[in-house]
Amino acid sequence: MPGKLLKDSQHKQLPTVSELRLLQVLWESGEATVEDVVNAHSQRERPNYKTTQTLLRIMEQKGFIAHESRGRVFVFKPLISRKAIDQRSVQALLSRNFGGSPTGLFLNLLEAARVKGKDLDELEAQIREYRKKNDPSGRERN
Amino acid sequence: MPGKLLKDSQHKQLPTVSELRLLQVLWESGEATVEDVVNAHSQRERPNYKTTQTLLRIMEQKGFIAHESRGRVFVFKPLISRKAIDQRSVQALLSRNFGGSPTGLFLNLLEAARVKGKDLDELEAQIREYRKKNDPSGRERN
DNA sequence: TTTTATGTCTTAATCAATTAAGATATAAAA
DNA sequence: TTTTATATCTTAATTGATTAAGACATAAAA
Repeated sequence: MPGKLLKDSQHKQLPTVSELRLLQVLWESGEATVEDVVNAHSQRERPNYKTTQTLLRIMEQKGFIAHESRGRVFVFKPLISRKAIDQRSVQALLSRNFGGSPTGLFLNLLEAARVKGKDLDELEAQIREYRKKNDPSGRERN
Repeated sequence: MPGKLLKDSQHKQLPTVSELRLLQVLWESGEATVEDVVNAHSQRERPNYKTTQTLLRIMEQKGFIAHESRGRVFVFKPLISRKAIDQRSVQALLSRNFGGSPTGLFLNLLEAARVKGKDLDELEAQIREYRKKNDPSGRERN
């Protein structure tokens, strides 16, 4: 069946929870073998080797990562950045729960995380920073 | 098998995407029959009656909603508020993608939603408002 | 009272996520 | 070169989400 390359991947997919756990490892180390990925976990939550192998294969099918052979082992690298995933995740939540309204999500974020004191200051600082970069026309020096 | 009430429900679960669609209807109308729920959708995305029935039953098992018989139909009501679900969702995203850091999520929110101009002003206003309510010790009149 | 339209109840097929065992291949050790 | 430890490949069981058909019950209509 030539021509059936099933490149259905890049289709806006989000990693599952277990996939995300493994992706974190790849983002931090840049590249890793199955063993590396397993050992990057604490004893308490170390995943099974075979299970990890399967998950990595699936993630490769989905286009999240790629591998190359080195000796007899596979070395895996992320193809998608943490930032890209984070933004996709935020947008998914935005449209599912808040009808796309960022302010709605924002208010819930303040309350859900019980943001206080220093963190509030930091948030305001971030807005000012962001405003400078992305919206220099706004009222800057208030 | 007495005593086996399987009240495993309230266990911090999040509604799935399709469940959330139906929950929206119940939140808006307060209560609704299967037919009401189906008809609350636009022609384009109207779900199947039987499918909706099944979903409502599952949602009841999960403790999201309850029903009472009225004549020969069931009338469903939400048991959980939109706000509670929104906050659970935000917290889930927070811990999965941002290690619990609200500022990390916040920055991605600004960028993912391309917040600009008036929305930025509104965000800042919301912070001031929130600060008054929850953290009156902070620097209020800057 | 009989018919019927419409509701609920039972069942199940399909698909993706998750987990992991067993078969097989091979680089490294003896 | 033979052995063996370990890696990948193949397969599949389990679970939950999603969708919906068919069986059965019953309020309302005729």
